[in-house]
Amino acid sequence: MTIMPAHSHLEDAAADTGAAVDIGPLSGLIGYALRRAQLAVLGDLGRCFAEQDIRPTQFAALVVLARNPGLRAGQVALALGMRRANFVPLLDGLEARGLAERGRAKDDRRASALFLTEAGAAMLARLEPLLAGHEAKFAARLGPDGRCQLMGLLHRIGDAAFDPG
Amino acid sequence: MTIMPAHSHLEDAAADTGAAVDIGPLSGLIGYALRRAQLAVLGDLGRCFAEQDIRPTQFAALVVLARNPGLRAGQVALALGMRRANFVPLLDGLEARGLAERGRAKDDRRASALFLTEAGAAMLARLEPLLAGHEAKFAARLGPDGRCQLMGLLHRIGDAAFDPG
DNA sequence: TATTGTTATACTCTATAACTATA
DNA sequence: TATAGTTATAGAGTATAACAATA
Repeated sequence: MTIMPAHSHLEDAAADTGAAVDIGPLSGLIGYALRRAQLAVLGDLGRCFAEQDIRPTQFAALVVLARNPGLRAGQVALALGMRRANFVPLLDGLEARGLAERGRAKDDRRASALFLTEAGAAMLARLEPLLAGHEAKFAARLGPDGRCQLMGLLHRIGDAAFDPG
Repeated sequence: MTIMPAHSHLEDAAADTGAAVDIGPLSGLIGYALRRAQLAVLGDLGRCFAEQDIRPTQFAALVVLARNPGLRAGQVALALGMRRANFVPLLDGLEARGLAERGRAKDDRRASALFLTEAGAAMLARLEPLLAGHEAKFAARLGPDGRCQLMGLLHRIGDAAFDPG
């Protein structure tokens, strides 16, 4: 893979006005392709959830709370791949809208015990068809086999532990 | 795909202290897998380029300038998928370090003509082996066939046009 | 009037350090 | 002393609006 242009002489440079831009080796990089794909998918999910005023990360937090009632805030943050400090305003927003609530753990009075409210569960129920539509959109582009292959390949990449502290 | 937990009764909630967190349907979502993979790859590229104090986006700009000498700023920004306004500080940083330079187009005195300096070309030459090492790391996890499959699948997702304006 | 580069600004996401109250 | 949640803050990334020079 060569990065430098075929003609390195700046004197014969053309403004390339109107012509397509040559991105060179970028198009062959895994990270570049990942970035483009992730922008497309995350942007679409954001638009699908916009009618409920829910961001993808908020949705992920609601799902984790639904599946793990009473979980500590730090555990949720870890599961979402974010710092404990950055989870605070996210949870503040969910609690202010009555979608989640903060309790206190019985055995450890420092720790919190987070729960989804009924409104939060209802929100998840409204998000479910929106999520299904979003997912189906991209599954259709990939085909059943393609989607399965992609998930396996992405897991091989992403399963390299990343510890946000 | 069901989002709600099997047991919705908050009364029998367990703190799950120590146990693995159940992320439910998130693990099956294309967007979630993409996010994890992209964090792993982009983070690794950032660490590989850290010794040269170059960020992935700066690298991409250098590559585009190398392959398209004399290109306008707005064209570079478009190729990088960012707004013209946000490209200004990025280019400022490259110019301040002597890696790129701003010229003026001959035919249109509003437009700029951007060039890589010799120092910029030397920087790209130093980055090339770092990039190769990074790319090989993930290619090894995927295998030749896996890497080829992944690139094709990611292009099928990311080729949905996104216009940053 | 429209466009190029630019400035200013704001909002999100992310990262670090330090505080509090518990343990 | 160590930990959980929190606060404050700073840095990137990204968004819009508007301005001066030029077309």
